[in-house]
Amino acid sequence: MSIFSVDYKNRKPIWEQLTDNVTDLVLRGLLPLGEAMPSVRAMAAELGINPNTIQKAYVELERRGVIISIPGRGSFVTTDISALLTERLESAAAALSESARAAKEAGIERERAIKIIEDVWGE
Amino acid sequence: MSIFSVDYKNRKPIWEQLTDNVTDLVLRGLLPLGEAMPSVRAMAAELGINPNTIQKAYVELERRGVIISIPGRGSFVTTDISALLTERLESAAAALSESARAAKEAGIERERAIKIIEDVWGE
Amino acid sequence: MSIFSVDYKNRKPIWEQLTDNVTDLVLRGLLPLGEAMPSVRAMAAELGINPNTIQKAYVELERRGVIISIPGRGSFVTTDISALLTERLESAAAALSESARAAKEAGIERERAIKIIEDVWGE
Amino acid sequence: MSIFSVDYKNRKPIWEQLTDNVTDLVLRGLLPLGEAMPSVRAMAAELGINPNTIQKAYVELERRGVIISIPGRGSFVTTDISALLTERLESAAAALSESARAAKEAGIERERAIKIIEDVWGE
DNA sequence: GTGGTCTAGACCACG
DNA sequence: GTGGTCTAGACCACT
Repeated sequence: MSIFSVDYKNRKPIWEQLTDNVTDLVLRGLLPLGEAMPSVRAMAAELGINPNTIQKAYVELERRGVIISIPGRGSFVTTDISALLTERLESAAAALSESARAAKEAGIERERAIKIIEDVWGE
Repeated sequence: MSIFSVDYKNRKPIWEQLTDNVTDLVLRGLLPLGEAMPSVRAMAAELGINPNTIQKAYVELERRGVIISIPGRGSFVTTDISALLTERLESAAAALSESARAAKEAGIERERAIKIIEDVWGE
Repeated sequence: MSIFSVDYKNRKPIWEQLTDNVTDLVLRGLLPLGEAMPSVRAMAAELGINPNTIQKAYVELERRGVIISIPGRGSFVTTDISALLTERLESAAAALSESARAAKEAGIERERAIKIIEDVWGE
Repeated sequence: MSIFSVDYKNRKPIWEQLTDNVTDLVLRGLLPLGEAMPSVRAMAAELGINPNTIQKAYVELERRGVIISIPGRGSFVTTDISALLTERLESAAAALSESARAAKEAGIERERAIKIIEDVWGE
């Protein structure tokens, strides 16, 4: 059983599932920084997916700064995730603000919103 | 200038833009309850959009309970929006809870989250 | 004869030649802002290139903010190139600074460097 | 710690990193003229790199006139670097001119370009 | 018709 | 062996 996973039945594109999956694994420290990633072909074989699809995921992962791919040598987990972490922090804050605005628009009371927040942080 | 609007350069499907637009207009009381909606063909001409796309939006609007289509008579705004309102309220609450969970996962502090909420309700 | 061009013999990837070509055309005002781009298939037929390759170029163009692609509707030149312009300005300044540093390292005199600059701006 | 260095995680081909590295060392006088270079196999062992890759770098270095390989004897640093120096000088001047042209095209003012030059020479 | 995803298989430079 | 490019052809939702 691999730590990488994709769900064929999911409507989200496979390449996107994989990029999200790998990004999450890196951010949670489950993929050691600087470590070699499985080769495109190896990952394709492991997941039973076409190499081109894996390639697309790897390109996106490199664009996000999660991995570095070097022709002829392989792909490696980035050694610096600080930018990744702050980026995720800020986008999460923006998303929270956005859904709060929608909630207010829908008629949710200030008190109920705060209660929702406290419930989540109290979990 | 129509009260209905779709943005051709927006990535959201046009039928979805229209359903959201109409739902919003109804919930905000800008479309009188029980009123007749423009016919599919009239709406298509008004917005310069393929009638099939309008048809798809109308089907979705009926499914959501925003309008009622009567064969041979036309489409009418629903006369009871209470279900619609509570539905929107609950889905907004769920969405808020969900993005709060993501924010917590991303490392946002409880205090910052509450501040975001208060900022929104204070706007 | 099309305004779009790629050179099969060039070592630069075709998709990259096309993205650079289109970016240049947009920045020089030869492609009207907001205008519809040729469809992926049309461009592929026009240039005698596989649609997947064109698709790759269009994805990159969208990432750069040069065009906007909308499924089912088509691709359109962006309506706002200000970000594009400032970005090009800054990257050109950085490149100039970089090659100046290399020139200094290679032993070029300050006076000769300034002469090179003045020659170029005097052309 | 060797004076030769390659970065396995750099995108530049390793053979090219090595040729640039050696050329630079020679031009800066850090590799005595006429001195014997490490054998291909020794260099490969020292850097932990495939001998084929080192071989490719050595061939390129000889083509550039940085080293001279004598079959059965080994490779030696060239004894005359004047051609190398002028070549580097001219190519740096050409590169500077080229990036100046690009900067002008991007809309950089003559004054800003000159300021960039002066900043670099003033460092 | 449109863009987007995916598969299958080929070729390249690099190692 | 590696990643990257390209072709050919299929299917999808949206218009």
